[in-house]
Amino acid sequence: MGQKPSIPKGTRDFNAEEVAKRNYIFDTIKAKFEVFGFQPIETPSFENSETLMGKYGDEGDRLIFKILNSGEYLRKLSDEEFSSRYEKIITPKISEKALKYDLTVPFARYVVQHQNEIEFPFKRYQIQPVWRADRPQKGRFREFYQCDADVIGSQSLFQEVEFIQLYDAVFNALHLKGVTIKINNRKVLSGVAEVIGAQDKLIDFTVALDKLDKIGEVRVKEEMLSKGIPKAGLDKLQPLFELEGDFGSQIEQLKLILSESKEGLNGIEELEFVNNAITSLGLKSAKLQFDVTLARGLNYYTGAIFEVAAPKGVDMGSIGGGGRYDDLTGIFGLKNMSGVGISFGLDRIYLVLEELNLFPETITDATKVLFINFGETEAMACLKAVSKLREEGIKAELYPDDAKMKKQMTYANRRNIPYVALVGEEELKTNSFTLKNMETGDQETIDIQLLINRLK
RNA sequence: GUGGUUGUAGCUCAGUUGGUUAGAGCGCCUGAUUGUGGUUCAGGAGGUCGUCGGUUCGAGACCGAUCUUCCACCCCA
Repeated sequence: MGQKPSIPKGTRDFNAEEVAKRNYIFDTIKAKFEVFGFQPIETPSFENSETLMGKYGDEGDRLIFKILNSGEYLRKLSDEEFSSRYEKIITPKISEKALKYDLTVPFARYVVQHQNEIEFPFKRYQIQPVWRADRPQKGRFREFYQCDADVIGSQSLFQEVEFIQLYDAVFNALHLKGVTIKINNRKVLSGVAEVIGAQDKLIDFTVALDKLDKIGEVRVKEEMLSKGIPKAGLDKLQPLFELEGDFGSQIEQLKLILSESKEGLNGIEELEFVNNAITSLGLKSAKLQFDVTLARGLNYYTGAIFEVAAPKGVDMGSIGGGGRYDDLTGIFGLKNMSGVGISFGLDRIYLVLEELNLFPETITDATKVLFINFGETEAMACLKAVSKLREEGIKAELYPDDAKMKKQMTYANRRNIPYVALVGEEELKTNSFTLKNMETGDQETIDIQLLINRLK
């Protein structure tokens, strides 16, 4: 003992106020998920390693927390394996479980495993922590919550439309105005890659393109060249860097670039459909924006790609993301199941609401009245009153020790308890209570019924 | 995983070119006030200077390692 206790980096403790604020966000998201018809499921904190490994690319594999096997796991290694010092060989032998990295892949596993019990299209939501062995920085933690809603088993683009409405509904309910829902389509990106002769380098191409607003046109082109994308292709790409205007006109310009790509044009049609629907349905406070550089996201997105940016002026990475994946469950053996889903980053939304001061004032619903303890006899009388108040749904408590009054008052003060009730010798005789308003300092001596009325 | 940054009292931070007993503000505790908190006044407690090792007659300060914080890259919520 004696050493200073600590928690692993990238993790946090939450105090009562923080928990209340987090619950406020959880409850808001959950309520909207439910009115949109999603049902909750939960999956384990950890999965079999093979369920997760290889699903997020090499980078993802690196960031997955592996759980060491129990028992004498080292003895099962051959001398040859042990002396190889090669993680890819040794890790699977000594670790067969891993903490989940996101909610989507475990969801796909769930769907495949329970396919006979599920009615399709299956709409589920899931609010659970996930873990990434990442290096922490602003808005990046090693343990954080994701709030996901997905539909699987429908190819309808109305799902995309509804998810945009869902984003809008949640952020509106949180009073977070001015968020931008960015949308793009994998087919468009794929089409562009085709046109510039880089079909086989789609990922490199999109990763570079995604950095446009961060590192600028020149460096994006440099990165593309260094990844082996032909110079001639880059010249064809030029119009892409010069897209202008609103959703509709950017789409028109893109059509010209993609005129020779069937897949690209198909992506354009999807974007148009979604945009037209949203335009006619309207959004409460969010903005839908086409962003051809939006390419983040996991390798499995096949159609729409979403990302939500915090309002201008707030320096925060994306606070939500999602997209369509035509064959997510294919890797687990269930073919032809198209899914689309979105995710809310709770911890980042928290930071944004905090920065913009958007949490409601009355979020912590603490004790309403503290009974001062004057000794055993008085305390018993107080507990009777406390019980009655509690039956009326009033949050009431008795100070457990007959400590000095100053100490008890200070305690009430520190905890922001708005009322203090005093029952001493005098009150005992007359069966009454002295109720003090801690804010104004006013106090009055009243009976139990009046006490209830005052505190209700 | 790469590069940088940070760590001194419960909190926010001073601490000179390396030199006696490491400071401040706020907070905390006690009393002024034995049935009244938040104001005021008086007094008090509290630090192995992140940790381990090194240089030096001497280290909070210099060097190394490690942990932690924050930031950038990578990637992402």
